[in-house]
Amino acid sequence: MANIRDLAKEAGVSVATVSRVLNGYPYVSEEKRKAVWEAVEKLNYTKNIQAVHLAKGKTRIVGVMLPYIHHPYFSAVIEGISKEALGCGYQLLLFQTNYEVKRELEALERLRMKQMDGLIVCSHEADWEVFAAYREDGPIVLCERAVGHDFFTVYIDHYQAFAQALRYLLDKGHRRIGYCIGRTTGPNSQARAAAYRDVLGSVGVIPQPQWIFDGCLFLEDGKRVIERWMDMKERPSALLVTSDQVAAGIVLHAQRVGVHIPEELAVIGFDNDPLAEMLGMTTVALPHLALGEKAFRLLHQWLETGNVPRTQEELPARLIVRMTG
Amino acid sequence: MANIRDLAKEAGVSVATVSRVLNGYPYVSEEKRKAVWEAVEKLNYTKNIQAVHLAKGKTRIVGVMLPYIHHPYFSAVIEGISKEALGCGYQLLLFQTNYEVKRELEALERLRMKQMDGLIVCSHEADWEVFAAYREDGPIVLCERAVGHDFFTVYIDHYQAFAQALRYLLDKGHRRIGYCIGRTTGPNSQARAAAYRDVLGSVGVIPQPQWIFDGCLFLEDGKRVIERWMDMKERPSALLVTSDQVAAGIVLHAQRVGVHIPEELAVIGFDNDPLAEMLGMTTVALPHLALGEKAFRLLHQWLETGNVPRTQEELPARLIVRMTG
DNA sequence: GCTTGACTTGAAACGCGTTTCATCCATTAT
DNA sequence: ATAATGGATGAAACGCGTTTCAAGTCAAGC
Repeated sequence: MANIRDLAKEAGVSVATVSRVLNGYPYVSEEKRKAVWEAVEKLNYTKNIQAVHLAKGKTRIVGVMLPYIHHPYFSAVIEGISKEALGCGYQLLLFQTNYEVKRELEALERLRMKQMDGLIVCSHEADWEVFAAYREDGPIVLCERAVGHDFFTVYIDHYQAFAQALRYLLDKGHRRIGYCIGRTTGPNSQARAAAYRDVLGSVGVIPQPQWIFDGCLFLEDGKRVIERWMDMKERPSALLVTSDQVAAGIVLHAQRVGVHIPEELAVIGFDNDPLAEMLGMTTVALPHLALGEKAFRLLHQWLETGNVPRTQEELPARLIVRMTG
Repeated sequence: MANIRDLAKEAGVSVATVSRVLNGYPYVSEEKRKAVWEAVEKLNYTKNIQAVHLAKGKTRIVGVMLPYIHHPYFSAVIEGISKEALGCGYQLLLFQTNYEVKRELEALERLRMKQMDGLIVCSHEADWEVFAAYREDGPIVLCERAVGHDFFTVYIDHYQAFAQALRYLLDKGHRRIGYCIGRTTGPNSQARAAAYRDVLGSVGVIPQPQWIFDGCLFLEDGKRVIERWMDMKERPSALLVTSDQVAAGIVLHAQRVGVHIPEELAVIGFDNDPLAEMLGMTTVALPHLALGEKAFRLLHQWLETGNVPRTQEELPARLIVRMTG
């Protein structure tokens, strides 16, 4: 495969001139410009992008770290990132971690190695300290709140979102309130746990540990929740469900087994997935797409200008009352 | 940032020796090995991966071309690809095309530029000839059938899948059968259209063009379908819906507006999404995850060995009869 | 006529790890 | 004792585009 030196020889110019032509720089005579393009044609030349990356020290690639892809939450976030990246001519390199610290470290190492210009962390497992250690190696934007660390972040205010829904349930008279969550670690989960404690505590209700359903990620997990719920001696009268997929699973399975929603069990989902609307589910709308978009925009601005105005941006959530809670 | 030459100086050895140590090659004395690692430590050295890519002419990156990410079908396929890639130490570079030919060309150009070692095309818009023109530039694996082209492909036999469902409906006595599809172009869609023509033709039923619902991709599109269906003078008695999401939308909205499924309208979805099970939907199970996995494995084998045994692999679909059709 | 500035152009260095090839030493085999 | 062999090591070339710097040309300005 021809390289830029072959081109130079063919066109009878220097490599510098070839580079100028290829990159559309001024100060090249029309005839040489033409000669170069003809050589490109003749030798069927294409740039080796790796050489460009090496020479420029930039790649216009950003890494995206996330646990899974096939999940409505994360695929919405990537979609948002991707949409923006496309518009700016950036490419996305995926780092699926399955929430394994080892894999998260791999992604960070890649940042060090200059494989990409920056990294967006959609969700993580490792301690923030680990991420902080790579701060010098390239811009990192987080999609989760990192209290006590001055990372650049865009995040959904899950405390507020959770608190909002909880207060709504309290106002409706619920006192036995549980919740379903994907995992218990992670800042988002902790924020929700804090809201749960705080809000229930404020009215003197003691949270019941067995009313917290862990590992709720997908639709089918909703079925499990209903089954466990039915087995309980003391059942919660309302559930906050941190994913509409799971909430939908709950609502649909409840229907099947004859559990009345919301009379026997009120359900409030999160996300405002189209499914929530379709099922008439009360839900807290979370701006996932916007989260991805903003995360990318922040990173982009950082990359282009070297600094950014604000380091944290909080995206609001809003309760949409429909019929299940 | 230190480079390999700095390391060599620091450790008092040649760059070749440094490279040997860094890559774990034999024939380096223990003392020099130690000296190099100490220099690595001292200078806080990390490889520049771009330089490695350039020098090796390989990247261990594969590109994934797909129209959208936030869609159950595609996110399942990437998940499959990602899972396998992770195991083999490959990375994924995303090319979201929105089905724009321009973007597809960009991805192909990147392959030419050696940004990645190979490309997996999940779905496309451009003519196969366009892809064929890049055959010399790197391995391309397709996830759609490409009749008349000897690409390396793994695909779901949509003709058979569609035909299977249609015959089932015919057996149940349906004669007014329509279908909902994401888009009408593309090999998958054409295969389905052919099956539709052939199977209905075989029993002398004339397909009605207005019973083909285009642009059905997401849950909410199901609502539109029901609305249009209700407006029809002559209504189909059964619908094949090429996505369980849309089928679910149809079933759920039908429920809301009092259309009886399957009495008034039989619905057969595709994918066997968890949602289908949850809703008791008859559906044709499509192995999306396996498709992604196999596509990657094929590409991987190609990359590692330089040739592959079979160029096409057809994945079967199977009808799962539940309650909606 | 001479300076100045705009325009052209190319040699060479640079970014950085990999790999080949030649060299040199110390053993073994003959 | 000598040749052959295995091990260790470095110089230099290689992959390839970008960028800097010096130099040369030519027309406008004084």
